Amino acid sequence: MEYNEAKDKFINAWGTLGSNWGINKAMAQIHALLLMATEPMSAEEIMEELQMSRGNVNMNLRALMDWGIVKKEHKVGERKEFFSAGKDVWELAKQVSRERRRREIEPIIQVLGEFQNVTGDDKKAVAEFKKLTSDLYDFSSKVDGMIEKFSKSDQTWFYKLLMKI
Amino acid sequence: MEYNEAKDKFINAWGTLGSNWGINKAMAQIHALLLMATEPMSAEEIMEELQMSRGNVNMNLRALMDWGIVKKEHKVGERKEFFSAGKDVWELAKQVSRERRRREIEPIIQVLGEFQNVTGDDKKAVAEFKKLTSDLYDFSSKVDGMIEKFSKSDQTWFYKLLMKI
DNA sequence: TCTAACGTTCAAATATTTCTGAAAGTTTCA
DNA sequence: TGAAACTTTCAGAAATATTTGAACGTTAGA
Repeated sequence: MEYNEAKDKFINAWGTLGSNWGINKAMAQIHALLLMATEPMSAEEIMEELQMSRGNVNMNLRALMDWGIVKKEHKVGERKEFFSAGKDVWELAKQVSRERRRREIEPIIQVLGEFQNVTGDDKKAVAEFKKLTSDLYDFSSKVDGMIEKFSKSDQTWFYKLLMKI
Repeated sequence: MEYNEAKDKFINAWGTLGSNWGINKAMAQIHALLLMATEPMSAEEIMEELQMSRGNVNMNLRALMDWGIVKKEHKVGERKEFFSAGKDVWELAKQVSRERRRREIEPIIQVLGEFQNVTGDDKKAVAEFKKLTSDLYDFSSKVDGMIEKFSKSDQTWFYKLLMKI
C-alpha cells in the first residue's frame, strides 16, 4: 500500500474508532495526523491537510490538550504555535484510561452510592433495586481500582499481568 | 431517597452513561428500566413509563437483543411479547465487553495489520508510520486477548486477578 | 504606540442522529 | 376466512452535534 493511501486510511479509521467511543471525529482525526507527523505541526498545516476550518482545528486541539494527549510547542524564531502527539502507545493508553476513569466512571460510582438509602412501599422492588445498584457499585469500584492501578503502572507490570492471564 | 425519584435518577444516569459510550440514550434507558423491573415488561408498558413512541421502543429493544443483554419472553395465555434484562452484573459486563470487542477492536486490528506493507519515498515518515501502527497493533492485540479471556471467564477468576493487582 | 501575525470565540449554518406515528405486516383464534 | 391484537417499518420531523467563518482578542517587535 502506498504511504498516502495508508495515511488517509489511518486517519479515517482513527476517526471512526473515535466516534464509536464518544470522541468526535475531527478530534480523533487531528490526533491521528499528529501521531503520524514526523515534526510538530501548526494549526495552519492541520487545516490544510484535513480540510477543516480554523475554528474547528483550534477547538479540537484544545480538547486534545485537555485530554493530555497533545502538547503545544514553540519553535525558536517562529511566532506560530506547533502541536505534537506523544508517540508512545503505552503512555497514550494510560492517559486515555486515566481521563475516561475521571470523566465517566467516577460520576457513575458517585450516583450509585446515593441509592443505598432508598425507601418505598413496594418492598420487593426496593430490595431488588438496592441489590442491583449495590452490585453495580461493587463492580464499578473494582474496575475503577483496576484502571487506577493500570494508569499508574509501567509497561513491565502490564506484561507480567498478561503472562498471568 | 424515595423509590420513584431513585428510579428516574437511575434511568437518567444510565442514559447519560450510555451516550458517553456511543450507545444511544433511549436504548440505555430501556435497559435501565428492564434492569430495575421485577417482572418482564411489554413494549406498551415501556412506552408508557419512558414516554417514548412505539417505533422507538421497538427499534431499541431489538438493538438490545442484538447486544444479547435483553431477552424476549412469552407469558402463558398472553399474546403480547415481554422483555427482560438479566440481573447478573457480571454476565452483563462480560456480554458488553464481548460485543464491543467484536464490533470495535477486531476491525481496528484488521486495519492496522494492513499497514505493515506500506511503501513510499519519504523513508523517515514510512519508517515512523510502520513503527507506530505496529505498536498500536501489538497493544490492541494484547487488549483484545485480555478481553477475550475476560469474557469467557468466571467471576472467581476475576476476583483472583484483582487480588494479584 | 501601532500593526501584522497569529489565536480564540461564538452565532449561524450544516450535518448527523434519533424519534415519531401512521401505514403495512403478521399472528392468532373464533 | 376475517378481524382483532400485536409488531415492524420507514419517511419525514425534531433534536443534537459539529463545523464554519468572520469578528474579536492578544502578542511581539518595529
